[in-house]
Amino acid sequence: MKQSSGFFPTLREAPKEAEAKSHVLMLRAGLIRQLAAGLYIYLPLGWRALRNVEAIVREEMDAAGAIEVLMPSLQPDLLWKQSGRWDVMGPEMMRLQDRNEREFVLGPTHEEVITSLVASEIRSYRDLPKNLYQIQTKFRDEIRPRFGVVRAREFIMKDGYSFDVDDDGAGVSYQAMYDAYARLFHRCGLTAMPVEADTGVMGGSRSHEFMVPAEIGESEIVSCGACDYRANRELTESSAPESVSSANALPLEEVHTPNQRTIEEVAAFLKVEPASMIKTLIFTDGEKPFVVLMRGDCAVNEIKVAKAVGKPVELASPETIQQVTGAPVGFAGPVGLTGVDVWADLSIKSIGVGVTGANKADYHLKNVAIDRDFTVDRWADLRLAEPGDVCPKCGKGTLSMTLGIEVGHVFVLGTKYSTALNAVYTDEKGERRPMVMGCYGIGVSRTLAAVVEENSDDKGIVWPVTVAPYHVHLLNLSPKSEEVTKASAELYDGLRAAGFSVLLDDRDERPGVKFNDADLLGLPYRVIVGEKGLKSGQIEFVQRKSLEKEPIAPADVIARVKGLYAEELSRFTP
RNA sequence: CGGGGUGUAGCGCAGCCUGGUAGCGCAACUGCUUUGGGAGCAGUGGGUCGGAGGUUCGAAUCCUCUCACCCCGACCA
Repeated sequence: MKQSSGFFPTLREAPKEAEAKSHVLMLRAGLIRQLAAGLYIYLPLGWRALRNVEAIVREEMDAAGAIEVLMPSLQPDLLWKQSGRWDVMGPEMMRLQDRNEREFVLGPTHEEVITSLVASEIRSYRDLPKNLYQIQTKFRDEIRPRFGVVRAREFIMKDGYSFDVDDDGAGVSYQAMYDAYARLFHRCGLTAMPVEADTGVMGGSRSHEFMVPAEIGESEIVSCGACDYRANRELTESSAPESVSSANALPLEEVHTPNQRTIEEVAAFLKVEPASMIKTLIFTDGEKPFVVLMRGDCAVNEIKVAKAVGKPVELASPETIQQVTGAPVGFAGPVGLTGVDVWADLSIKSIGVGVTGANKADYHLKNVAIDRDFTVDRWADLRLAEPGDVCPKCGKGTLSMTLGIEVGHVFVLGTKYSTALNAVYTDEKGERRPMVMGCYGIGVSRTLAAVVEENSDDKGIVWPVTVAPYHVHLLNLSPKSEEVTKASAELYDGLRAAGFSVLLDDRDERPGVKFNDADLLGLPYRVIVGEKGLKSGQIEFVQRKSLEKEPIAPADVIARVKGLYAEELSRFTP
């Protein structure tokens, strides 16, 4: 492709709306342009790179036995009402009506559609297992679109769904996808690490997220320094601390704590450690409020709470808190609370005798003893893991935390959707049973952003050969010179005949402009044809990675590119 | 949804406080020179100052409303 006749707009300065490295580079290099918040146009370079990612995904999915289909983005309300998610999904799901006021959804995902398809087409164990996938546009009205294509409202996703006869079969399907994901992210030039992940309130037994470490990552990954434990912080377990006896507690004492509301304020005011305070949080599960007790120096993991309760939960409003505790926010405590369930984190057992709110404005209680002064209805691990915690798996190492971009998620779903949408089969004995499902997602457009995020330097993108929109950037430094143009054309044809995609910079621009644009675009191999060198039969070859220039004879260019390409490709192929 | 910020030429910005009819750099266009790391000189074109309403003789500037985009938060009592 000739740069002069294509559509390759570059930006000299970074647009002010972009902050993330990948966002800035994708805008500047002319991969994308923003249409509105969370909506992006893919320009030719971005679209080519995106299609390369898609091709890798397809190859690996097909190789793993998955079958490609394409489902509509627009979906009827009925399926969502059947699965129960019409009500669960909330405003994140884009809803609209047709001219007859029938309700539709712009699909945020496709479990409902695929399950109804399979339900109507597959009836026998003989037809199972099946693994179907698609690469398609998804819509989610994100609470806050961010970082360009990393969190968009319309984005491209590979979503796959497996249907098996039983849990064992689902495990096999799951593992095949897990392995395919590891291969395919590696091929994209990403260090994507699988991390144990939350299966959500919906249930499901196994789940891993594939995370690319990045500054702008929105997920917190916890990993052990001593063993191979890696997990999303959301689901990292906390081991129970040792219990401390409260047998010798002094009598309960009310203390005046005017305007001291937070743990820090009260701890400082009463000169006690936050670790000896009982933090009292009022949650609601949508129907009724309940209480969660947490040691003052620890944070509550809301996901763990939701799992323990079995429903989505949120912190209660100040009004509800007033109702439950009889006091304004900041003075809640478990002593004397009635009519609500009291959950307590295991860490509470290590307090023994503590300090907590008195359920009365501007008062706290000292010498609070567990069992003597209040009772706990249920104990559970509800604590948010912190860096420095002891590893819950090996018990030896300590945990550290990094941020990651979630590029893929594999999931054993179980029978939730097959039951709701009647995807059942008849087994060998003639019994009807629900299929056991798995689902497997890849944020394809986000993966592209992750590739840029991970592969760049201060001058621009440094594409891995597998995803690069073109293999070779051929710079004709003197388009007005017949010899240079002729030599460039020959190289262009030769490289293409050898199977490489080539971007030919034939623009009437100064060399400096071309060099800077080439650095920005970041194509792996650069061939520079200039007037001076050509006179002595020499041109120049540059690898984008190193930016080191090597003189080369035109006749040797193809062999050089071939050699490097083969070498590099082998590095990206597991 | 809450808080903060920004909207002025294609891009990046100044002007706003203290009202007087819009400017800088880059880009674009023309000419000449230049041609291996974002050229020089000379010239040209381009702006509903996000939108609506108001105050005023007069509004980019002050006031009200509104829209868009960005950032932080939407979990700790």
